Amino acid sequence: MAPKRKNSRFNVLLNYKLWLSSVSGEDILSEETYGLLRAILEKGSLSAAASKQGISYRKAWGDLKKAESLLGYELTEKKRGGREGGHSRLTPGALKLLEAYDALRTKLDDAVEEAFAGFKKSRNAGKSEKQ
Amino acid sequence: MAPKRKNSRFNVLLNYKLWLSSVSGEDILSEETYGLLRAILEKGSLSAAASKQGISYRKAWGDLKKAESLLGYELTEKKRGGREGGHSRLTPGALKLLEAYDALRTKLDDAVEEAFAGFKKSRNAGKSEKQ
DNA sequence: TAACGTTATGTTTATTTTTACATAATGAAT
DNA sequence: ATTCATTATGTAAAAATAAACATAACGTTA
Repeated sequence: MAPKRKNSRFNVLLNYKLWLSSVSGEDILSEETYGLLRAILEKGSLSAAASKQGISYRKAWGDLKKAESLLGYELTEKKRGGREGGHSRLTPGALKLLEAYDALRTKLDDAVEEAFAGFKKSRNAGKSEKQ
Repeated sequence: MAPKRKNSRFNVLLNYKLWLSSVSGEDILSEETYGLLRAILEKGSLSAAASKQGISYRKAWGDLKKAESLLGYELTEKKRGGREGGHSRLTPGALKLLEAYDALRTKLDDAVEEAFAGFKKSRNAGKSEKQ
């Protein structure tokens, strides 16, 4: 393979995860559930969203139910039966939540990027030292 | 434990976790391993650090070994035998890593706090609506 | 040299999390 | 009335993760 000029010292990535929890410590909205809601928005059904996210319907349903129960309001309007079998659509509350979460992510992305630049710098400072 | 921030209006906390990974996606340094290193620094031994963190020695040892292997350098200088049975001490590289990680956390804490203020505001904006 | 507390590591057991399976209810369209 | 794809939910099986257990090596000190 052609030599890459990427700082070979730094094939290290900084990752972060955000989530909302109740005061008692239970997860309300994780990165995964956020993704599930986005998938529901796109697909219009929980089952399609679950398979898009690569998780079982059973888990998706449980995660969603838990989030709704802890938040105290519905995230989806569910319908059973009919031509298409049914559907799941996001409620206005869910849309608002996604929007707020997105804004959070955008701000944090910037902050992480900036902080990581400083991190790399400080790590490189010790580059010539023996460890 | 990841820092939490309480939203008194909604009884919701914002949590975040940082971790370093390799480009191939493997975890190098998680919040937990960071805590383990801190505990080693404080206690001077891996076994004491493990019990302080409430995890088994076996797991602590495995986590540490994995981090070292992925980073490509030793995080601890280990010693077996002797009066105290042995010890584990952080290498200069590990100390530098902790320092850099701390700086990262400090910056991110600020950013999260600021972003969460915006989040609360945007959530509160829709408070009176039916959901 | 015997003892002690630690690192080191393989193996087994337990716990937790996720998936798989099963089965019912729904309601529009055929 | 039957079909169909979905929601809904309980339960069993499987997979992933962590703890427990079992040894061994080590080196200082009594």
